[in-house]
Amino acid sequence: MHVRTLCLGALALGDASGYEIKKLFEDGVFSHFSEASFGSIYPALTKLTDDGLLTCQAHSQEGRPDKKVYSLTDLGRAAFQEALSQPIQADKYRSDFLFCLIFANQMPTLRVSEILDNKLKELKEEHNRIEAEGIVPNTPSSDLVKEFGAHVTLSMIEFLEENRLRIEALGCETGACLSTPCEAVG
Amino acid sequence: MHVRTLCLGALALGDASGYEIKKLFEDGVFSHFSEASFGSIYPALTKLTDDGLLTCQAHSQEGRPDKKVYSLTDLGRAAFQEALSQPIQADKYRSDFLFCLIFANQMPTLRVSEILDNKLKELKEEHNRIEAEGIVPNTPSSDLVKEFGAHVTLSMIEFLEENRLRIEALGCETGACLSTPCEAVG
DNA sequence: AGGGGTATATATAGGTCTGATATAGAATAT
DNA sequence: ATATTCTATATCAGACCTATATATACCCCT
Repeated sequence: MHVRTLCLGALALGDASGYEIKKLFEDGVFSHFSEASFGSIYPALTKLTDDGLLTCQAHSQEGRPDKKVYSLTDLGRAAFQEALSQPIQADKYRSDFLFCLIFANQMPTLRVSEILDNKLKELKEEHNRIEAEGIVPNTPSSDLVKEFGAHVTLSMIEFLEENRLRIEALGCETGACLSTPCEAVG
Repeated sequence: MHVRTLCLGALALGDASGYEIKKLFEDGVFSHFSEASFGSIYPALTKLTDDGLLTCQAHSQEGRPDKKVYSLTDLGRAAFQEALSQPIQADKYRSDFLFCLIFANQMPTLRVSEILDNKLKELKEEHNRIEAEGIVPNTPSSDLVKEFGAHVTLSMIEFLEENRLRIEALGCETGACLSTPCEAVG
């Protein structure tokens, strides 16, 4: 899904500036399953406005740059509806943590414990963020999506805690793996 | 994590061609938490070879293009060790499915059922793939990572099945949402 | 026998996106 | 007082994915 479509969706929740859209992806409703950078949001908004899918109204502010508030046009609303009716791309899950775990036999046990603790900490923070946050909008849809996120995050935490000993046992004994790297395959 | 590092990791499991590395990300050990395309793998292998982290031996084959088999050099092995000792980037989870669900109130109920069924089908296939496959290598590490994947996938399936009715209830009544789009926010 | 599909195998152009950086005043913290 | 964070927009280099090009072999169906 293109950043242009993500922006259309963000604006379907209400008018917003580029900065505010970015916050939706950083701390808001979209934060645990979607992302977009300034470098893609700003050009996307310009393009969408040029194509007549958005209108832009500059609110002049004291001291700060003009706040450009974007709104969906009827054309934009229709384009988003169209996007929602398209086939949905498969989810993508990227984990450098799991990638590194594959090579745990080349790490000192201490390092394995460290990355495991970091991952658990990260997951617990994420879980708290999802449950605690007073994210707007608070619709039945966003509640469900948040519950999904909390459920999955908790499931990861459970797995890692239940298998802590097995995971730590994957590491080499101190230092040994550096001098004689264990081959994973013959 | 750069594709170059991913390639180093793939080759730490044994010598391989670009095509074989791609398969590791498509069907192999890395498939459910990492990805890389030909368009990034081939340039990465060239760059790594130029930098002395890999050596390349061309195996001539009848009919097919030469198979270029890459191997880690000592420098490459060290570079990968170095990469494993770096701080690990946070996991990334992208889901167009969840993004679309936020807008379920703008979809006909039938469409909501459809995307839910598709997602469940996709998840069950993924779960079977992880459990069934005779992925090589079959190390304690890769077993653990596979179990993690199976556990999380199952947890998603459970959530969606338990909440099927609630999710379907998010949709609009037939067609109504197209003529008068429900505003998610005032 | 021939057409279509899949698998092997490398390579690149085009478009998209991230990450870093620049700018600049306000508010908050130390 | 000073430093950091927040608001707010913008751009560019580098990284990456998608689609395509090029070849050949093998299998299935008709």
